[in-house]
Amino acid sequence: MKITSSIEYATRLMTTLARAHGQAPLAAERLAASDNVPADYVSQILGKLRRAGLVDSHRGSAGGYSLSRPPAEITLAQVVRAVDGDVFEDVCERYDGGEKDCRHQGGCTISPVWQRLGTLVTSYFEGVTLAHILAEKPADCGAAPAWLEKLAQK
Amino acid sequence: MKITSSIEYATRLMTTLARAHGQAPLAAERLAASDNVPADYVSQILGKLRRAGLVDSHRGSAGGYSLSRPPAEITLAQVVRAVDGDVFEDVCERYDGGEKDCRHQGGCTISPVWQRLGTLVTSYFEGVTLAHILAEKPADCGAAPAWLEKLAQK
DNA sequence: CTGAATCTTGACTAAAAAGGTCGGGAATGA
DNA sequence: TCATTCCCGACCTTTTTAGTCAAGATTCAG
Repeated sequence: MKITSSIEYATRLMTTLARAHGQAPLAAERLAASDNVPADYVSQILGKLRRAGLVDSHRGSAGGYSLSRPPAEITLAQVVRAVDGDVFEDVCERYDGGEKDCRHQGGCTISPVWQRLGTLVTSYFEGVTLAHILAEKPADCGAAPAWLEKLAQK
Repeated sequence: MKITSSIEYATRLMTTLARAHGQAPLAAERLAASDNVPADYVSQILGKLRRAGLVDSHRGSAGGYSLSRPPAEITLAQVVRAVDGDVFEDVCERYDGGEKDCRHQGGCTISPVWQRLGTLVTSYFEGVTLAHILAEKPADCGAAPAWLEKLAQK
């Protein structure tokens, strides 16, 4: 079980946009550099975020992306759903052989266990907003290299 | 985010073995049929479970697999680790560019969020034992087809 | 009105992981 | 000694993830 790159990237982008909330929109290229997301990938992710209504976009010379609402009103769950479709996939659905043949030993005593986990994870994501992430005490998982820091300020 | 087939399968197998705890060992082929796990895949999974010390195996005519200890002493976390290596992969590690360049905006306010989730999920898995699964009230996620039920009793 | 900046979209590809198969060999017990 | 069963690693296929690219549509400044 893990966090996919798309989710990680989307979260970085949204966090950066949250930090710039109320200011001028940020261009995709700029975001790519500051968040270290592959340049051609960033627009794909931002596209999903836009279609989900989490960000607004503006074209033209001073265009770019900005949050569609305050950081406190955007949850991680919304971000995850925007890029990955679902926070937690129901296992039973996967083994549905046309007539719900999930085969958890007939009387299925396993699926409640997965379902509870799904609820747990989902409600965790629901409870974290961008505002929370901004307020987070920075953890040290390594300083960014200086050259990148510079690029981001360009 | 989702439960992989291996984990699902391993959990089914362990649950069946838990149900048969104290009785004669069950052959892989039998387990495959009763739990609806691909026959040639089941031994691969059982092998991992054995190497992790969760099940014992016996060769020969009346051989098969059995739990290495009571169902109450085996957690889902152990099962998951046996087949997948880790319950929750740390995101920061993935972006470690030689010197921990995870790039969560320099002062990394995101990784604590993932870490908390990891802790949440892991401790959930730690808290569920096979005994709990056996005691679970069966959920209806579809009856097993009759032909399969028969095959299982063969 | 023109052109540079920027987003928009969808198709494409490469790499990795998941999921599954196969076959030859080694132990065990009847 | 032979049928049964585990053991193990190599192999394959499909799906997902991650990333690239190019042609087109908007917008705004000058």
